[in-house]
Amino acid sequence: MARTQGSHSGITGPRVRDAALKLFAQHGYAAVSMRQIAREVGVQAGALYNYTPDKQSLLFDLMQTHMTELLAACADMPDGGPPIEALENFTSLHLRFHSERPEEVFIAYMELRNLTPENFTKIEALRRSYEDGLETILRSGVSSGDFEVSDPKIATMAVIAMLTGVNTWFREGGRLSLEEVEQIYWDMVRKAVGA
Amino acid sequence: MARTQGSHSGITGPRVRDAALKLFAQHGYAAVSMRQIAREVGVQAGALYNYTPDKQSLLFDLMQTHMTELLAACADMPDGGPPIEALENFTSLHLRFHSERPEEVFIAYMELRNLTPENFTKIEALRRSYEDGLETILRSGVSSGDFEVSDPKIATMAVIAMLTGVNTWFREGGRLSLEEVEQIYWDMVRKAVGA
DNA sequence: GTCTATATGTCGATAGAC
DNA sequence: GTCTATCGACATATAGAC
Repeated sequence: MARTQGSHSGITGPRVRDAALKLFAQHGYAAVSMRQIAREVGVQAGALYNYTPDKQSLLFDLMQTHMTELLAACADMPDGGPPIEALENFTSLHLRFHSERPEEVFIAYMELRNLTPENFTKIEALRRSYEDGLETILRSGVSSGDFEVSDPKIATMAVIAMLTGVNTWFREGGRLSLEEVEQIYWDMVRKAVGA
Repeated sequence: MARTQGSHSGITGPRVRDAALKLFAQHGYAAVSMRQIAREVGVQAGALYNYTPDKQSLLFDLMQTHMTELLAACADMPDGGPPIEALENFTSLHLRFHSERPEEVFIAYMELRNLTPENFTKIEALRRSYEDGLETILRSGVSSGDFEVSDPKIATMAVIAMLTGVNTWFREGGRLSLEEVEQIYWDMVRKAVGA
């Protein structure tokens, strides 16, 4: 099957996405130019516009894909078990999912203000949906008497902030394995909610 | 005392600082131009260079001042008491200090990568010093048998992340007062470290 | 101390050849 | 699909008049 020389449809697209992911995470959306992204991919700047209508869409797609995959992973969790198991599953999922995608996570938290208002609203809704998942677990644990939480909404924010903070220091091959980190954090989360 | 018309030494300087603080926090360092800062202050762009050698120094000064004031506030804390009191003092100080300075806190966490390597090293050292303060408290509590913490360094990062996360949602005049928030977080911190 | 004007360079995005 | 070339706007920082 002959191909037009220089044609890389289906391969250059993902490379543009990967380059944007890497560079946005490293230097920040506003500090990265389309020319930098093109250089990373190995094409000229003009060629990028075959794969994205503009720079903003590049950012939005990265964030939307990330949040959608996170919510899909949540939906795959077993449910129906006792609240303490649901909370342990949530903790484990959050730590694993986030540690596997440090660049996506970094962008999702740091570049919210560089989204257009319309795009911000969409991403914010996805994030809120994720938080609601944890809040539901905490409320069910309070109802069943398994948890001692005075304010489930605050506890939700506190637990997510604590878990997401792992990304600021955790590196594979460091002092602790991910499994050890999971154990330590689950211990703190469990105690913090009085379980 | 006659003054040269247009001379505002001692007043324009702080206004430049305040404008940079506000705009960097709102849009991000890389996205803010010197012209925007000048417009906010009410002068032309060229006049800014009477108060700062360049844009980078504006950012560095904001972060350095913030971290230095944080460490000074820590140094003013009473010490010598039992670990649980030291931890409660730390929690209270962190929440109050950070809630009073949302813009400085935001910049200190978001703009680290926009510092030159030399400036980054200096700010990083100040941040590390702050973390060491909490770690020392946790270790002393473990030694005295007041805390149950398997890894003081991880617990330090977890507590700071949890507390700093308050800034992402807390607004004065909202559902909860700062005092209520302090109470809820102290309860979670206390339980998380097994005190 | 602030102004206007400018040097020098980069930006996002597009047009048209191949 | 990628290239070169370019438009118009904007960036940081400086020079020199007042």
